[in-house]
Amino acid sequence: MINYGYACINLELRKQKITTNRGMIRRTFDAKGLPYVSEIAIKNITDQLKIVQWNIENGISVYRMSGSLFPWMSEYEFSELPEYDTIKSILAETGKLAMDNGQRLSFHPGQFCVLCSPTPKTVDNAIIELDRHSQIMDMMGLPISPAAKINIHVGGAYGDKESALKRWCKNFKRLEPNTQKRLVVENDDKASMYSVQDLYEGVHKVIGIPITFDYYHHKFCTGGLTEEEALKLAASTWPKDIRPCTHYSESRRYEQKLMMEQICERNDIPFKALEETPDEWPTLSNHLKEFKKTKEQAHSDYILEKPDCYGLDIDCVVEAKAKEQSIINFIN
DNA sequence: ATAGGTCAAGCGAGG
DNA sequence: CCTCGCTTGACCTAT
Repeated sequence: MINYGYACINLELRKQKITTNRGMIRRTFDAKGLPYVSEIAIKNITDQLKIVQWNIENGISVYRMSGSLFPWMSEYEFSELPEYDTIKSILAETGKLAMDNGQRLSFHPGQFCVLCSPTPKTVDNAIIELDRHSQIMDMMGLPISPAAKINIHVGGAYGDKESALKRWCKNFKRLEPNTQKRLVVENDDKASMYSVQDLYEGVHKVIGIPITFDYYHHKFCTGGLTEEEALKLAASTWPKDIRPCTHYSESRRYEQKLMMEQICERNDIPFKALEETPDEWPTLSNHLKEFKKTKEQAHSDYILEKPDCYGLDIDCVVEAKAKEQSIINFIN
């Protein structure tokens, strides 16, 4: 059985200006300082509470929180914010509401969190950033386990995956204890990067943390395993009492191609003819141009299929541009 | 009010 | 060298 979820943005609520991504550029941060950060953060976490409520009301139990709740959060301690008490109380209320209603909340910090970077400063930044994410979860009273996961990628290979993995595991020890207990690692979408197999050998066996299986990434980096094998290997790394978490998305190119084919069919244009003389159909040729620019790894707006859980009980964050709209019609 | 230029951080792929 | 894609476009200024 699969519990479906989505990431960060709720399109329905965004129409009402409910969003958790408010931020500021460096210049504004320098000019206005922590009082303004505090103000923005309170707006973000207040809206996050509304999203959690919406999820409960709409039968969605898996949600990835935005990593942009607190602008520039690596630059200060939360306790320095002028409205720290208010912040703590909103977060605690959100966490309690989530826990009372069987919600699973997680984070997916940015691509800048590279624990294996050869640049010491980059590693320092990654550690602060990850610890901050964990501290937010602490303020929310979320589990100190991968039930409240903080998910990242290894982040770099540098032409030598083995030593990068060693650095990653070594630097892992520098994280705060609660961060270590929540951190999980995800397979990559490039053949040169880290497959589930790589992560199993190089991370799970060494430091014991679980692997998030990303279905779509696996297609680009199988490590010699089938989807079923990779999912089951990843699932085996989770504690027995915690549902393995997965990510699912589909190809934007496939979706674009499908759309072009449908337009072609409706207008009696052979698809081949479009490719040969696109200028005859300006609208379609724009679609074709967009299609050609799209990378293989880009995500679709919606998903057309459901992931196969091969009989396992798992949670699955659907990464589609249409967010909650992409899953709302087939939960349960 | 909206459009357009701009904006912290890392990495790898493709042009 | 540049741009894109990835966790998630949003901020700010000029018009």
